[in-house]
Amino acid sequence: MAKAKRILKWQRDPEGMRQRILDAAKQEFSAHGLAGARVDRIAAKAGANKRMLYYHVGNKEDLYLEVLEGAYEKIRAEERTLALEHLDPPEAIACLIDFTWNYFLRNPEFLALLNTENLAKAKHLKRSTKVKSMHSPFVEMIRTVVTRGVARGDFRVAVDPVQLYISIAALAFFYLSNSATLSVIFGRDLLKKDARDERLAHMIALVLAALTGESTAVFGRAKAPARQSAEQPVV
Amino acid sequence: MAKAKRILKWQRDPEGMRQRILDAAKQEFSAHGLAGARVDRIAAKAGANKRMLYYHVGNKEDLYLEVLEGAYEKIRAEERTLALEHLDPPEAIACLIDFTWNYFLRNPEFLALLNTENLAKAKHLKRSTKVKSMHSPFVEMIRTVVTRGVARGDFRVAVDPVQLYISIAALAFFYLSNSATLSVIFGRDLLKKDARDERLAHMIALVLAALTGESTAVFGRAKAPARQSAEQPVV
DNA sequence: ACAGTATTTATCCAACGGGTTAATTTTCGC
DNA sequence: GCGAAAATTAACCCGTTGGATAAATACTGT
Repeated sequence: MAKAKRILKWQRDPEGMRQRILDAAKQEFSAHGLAGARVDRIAAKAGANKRMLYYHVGNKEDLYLEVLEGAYEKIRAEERTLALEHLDPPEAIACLIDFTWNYFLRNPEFLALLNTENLAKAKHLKRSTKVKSMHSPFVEMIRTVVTRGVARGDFRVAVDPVQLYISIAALAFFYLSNSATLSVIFGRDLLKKDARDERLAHMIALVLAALTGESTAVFGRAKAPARQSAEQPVV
Repeated sequence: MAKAKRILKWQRDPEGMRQRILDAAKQEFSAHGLAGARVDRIAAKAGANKRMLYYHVGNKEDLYLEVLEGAYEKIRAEERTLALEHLDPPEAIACLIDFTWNYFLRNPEFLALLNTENLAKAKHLKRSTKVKSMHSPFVEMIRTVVTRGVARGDFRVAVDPVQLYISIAALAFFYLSNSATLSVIFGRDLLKKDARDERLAHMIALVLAALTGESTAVFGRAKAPARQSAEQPVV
């Protein structure tokens, strides 16, 4: 009785389905923003029916908030894996910059989601107790590293850890988030390998030069590939 | 025959109307993004009929591109008014940062529009020969200032002007564009006067410390109000 | 094997939103 | 004054979209 009916109609997999929906939603929201996202496209991408979104998560805004929360959870989790205690303070800062840069590079949807949420004036984030309780470990990491660096004489000055945290994020975020327009303005591809390497080196050099007061020593420690051209600027 | 009819129907004002439409569109697009913007709202805000948008400018995307081009024109025009030639190099850099910061602060729609355009992967900008021909004078300004600063001994190192330009924009842009989410994350208002002053001081100190190698001298020149509290971090 | 529940599918719909059509009013050249 | 062109209005069109309903199908414990 090989009825063409018995060919595997569908299986149940609530958790899998939920995850596929959230993944699809993340793609959609980061590609088109909140208003530009289409519920039908999310369903299609998740290999599901539109009704499933409402069944498993809720309406469009619920879906969006869940995606946003997930994005914060993910970066916070990765941030926590960074161990800087046993590094020299300058190395630790370089490591932090390197991580931030590469995280943003690997997770462009995160940048887009943050921009979308800021367009909404953080309306959804404000309602999320979940995200508000997820503090980045970086501020405290920076605080201890800077204290240690000043004590050891590596750094000349005390820095407000919050300001430095924001500045490091800023240097990486802006470049990557705005790479499309900047590439048009400057008439060259800012995302190609060479340009990316150059940017990472610049960011590390800039911040370490400001902190240590030395510009040469910095480069021996930077994780970015050393530039060999004699003409290349240092910062 | 005092018919209530004769009470001033409407006057013609094509240019005025066009401008009101573009202003309204700028507000709408920067507040809601391209997909979130509503043509009817733009019309209403412009005190016009929806048909007028199509008559005077074109469809939604045409309208959006015109707004974007206008925004670039405006910042480029203001940038050109900045005269740095007769300033000491460190002062010149501080001045540049100060301008950038205050321009972004005064023109939040510009930030939002850039984010919107980057969400669209600069699709519209690529088609705009107008914007592509509008180069920022800042890159060349930075180049000459840095050259001069290195020659005079003010600066220790050569910096790639493009990287520095991007970094300065980044430090200001990210803070302001993301102030909504950052304010939630940090649990305090990043846009209040004190916070803004602190940020400007930090940005100037960071960049000048990296360039000059001195952190104390920097502050005498920064345009931001001097901090008096002994505990305050320097960078 | 069967009842009950969890999960999924197939349609439907009312509101919305960009865009258009056609009529109306003002202005301007002559 | 007058007719044509420019500017403006009101009303409509129709595909899209978020969301809802109800029926079908798979799994679970008993």
